[in-house]
Amino acid sequence: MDELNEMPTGTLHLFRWIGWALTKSGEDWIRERNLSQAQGFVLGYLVQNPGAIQRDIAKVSRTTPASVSSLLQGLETRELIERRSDTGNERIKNVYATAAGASLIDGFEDAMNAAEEEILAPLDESERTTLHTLLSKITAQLPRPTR
Amino acid sequence: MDELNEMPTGTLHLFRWIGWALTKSGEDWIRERNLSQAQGFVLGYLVQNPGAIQRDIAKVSRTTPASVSSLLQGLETRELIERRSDTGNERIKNVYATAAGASLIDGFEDAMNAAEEEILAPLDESERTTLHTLLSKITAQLPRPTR
DNA sequence: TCTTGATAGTTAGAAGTCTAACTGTTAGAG
DNA sequence: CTCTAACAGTTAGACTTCTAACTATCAAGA
Repeated sequence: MDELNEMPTGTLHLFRWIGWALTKSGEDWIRERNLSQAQGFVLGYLVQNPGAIQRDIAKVSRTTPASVSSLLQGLETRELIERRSDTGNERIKNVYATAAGASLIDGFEDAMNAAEEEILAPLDESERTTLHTLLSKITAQLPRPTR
Repeated sequence: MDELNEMPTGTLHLFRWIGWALTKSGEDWIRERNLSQAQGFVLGYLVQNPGAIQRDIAKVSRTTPASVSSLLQGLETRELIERRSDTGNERIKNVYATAAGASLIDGFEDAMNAAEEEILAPLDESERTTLHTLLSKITAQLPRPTR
């Protein structure tokens, strides 16, 4: 549910359209595992950044420490993550995905790659190259996604 | 919060990246009006489809009638929408955006168009044409977004 | 008429997420 | 050493959203 609705005609609309198809795949994949988008994101982040602290998680997921606290509470009771203080610093908690947590989202990347192949199917090799070049030119000017 | 995280390199990743920038604009715009994504979507849909019934709203927003019922309840207490039975059929309720509801999301399209111009800025006219052609070719094979 | 099935929508309860206010810890200045 | 401010995280309460079970209405046939 990303934006309001209209007839897709302009380039912007085409982007939204394709983006919709992409994220729908990811959404469904995550939902099947009984995770919210936010939970899936954080779990993925933790697999790639073991021991991250909650304040940083809040930053990359564009939310508040309070929300992260609640979110982790949910993941913790399901034993998908664990929190402990590695450093001597008592007020810092390092968060880790458990084996169960990591394996739950294992395969997401593969699923998304499969979705890509399906979406790009109508284009031949040279068209794909052109597309990639144009998109790179755009993203070069864009802020990097922080989440 | 649309998907997990990785280094954007493939074409798919560039799409997600651009999509991220796009939806972030829309998201922020909607959030400033104290609406959730879902609420913003439904309100927009109602402006364009006055008198829609809840079952249809559920369909286009890919959710359940129960969720729509709750969602509309929230919008109704804020007097952004209203429900009444136009037809003689008592079990069908037609939903309308109020003037306040319509004006709340008025301007969304303009805001998104402004975002488009900014995002496409790095491309010249002929590059934009090429991009548009390629994207059209892709979307021709894609299911239309139902929300 | 009366029953049955399908349809439209609501309610209850659980879980997620947000804001605001809070506790506890650390680092530095004096 | 102690006070204070900044920091990391939690809690409380409101709201949203989900699933499952429910009510109410309509249509159609026996």
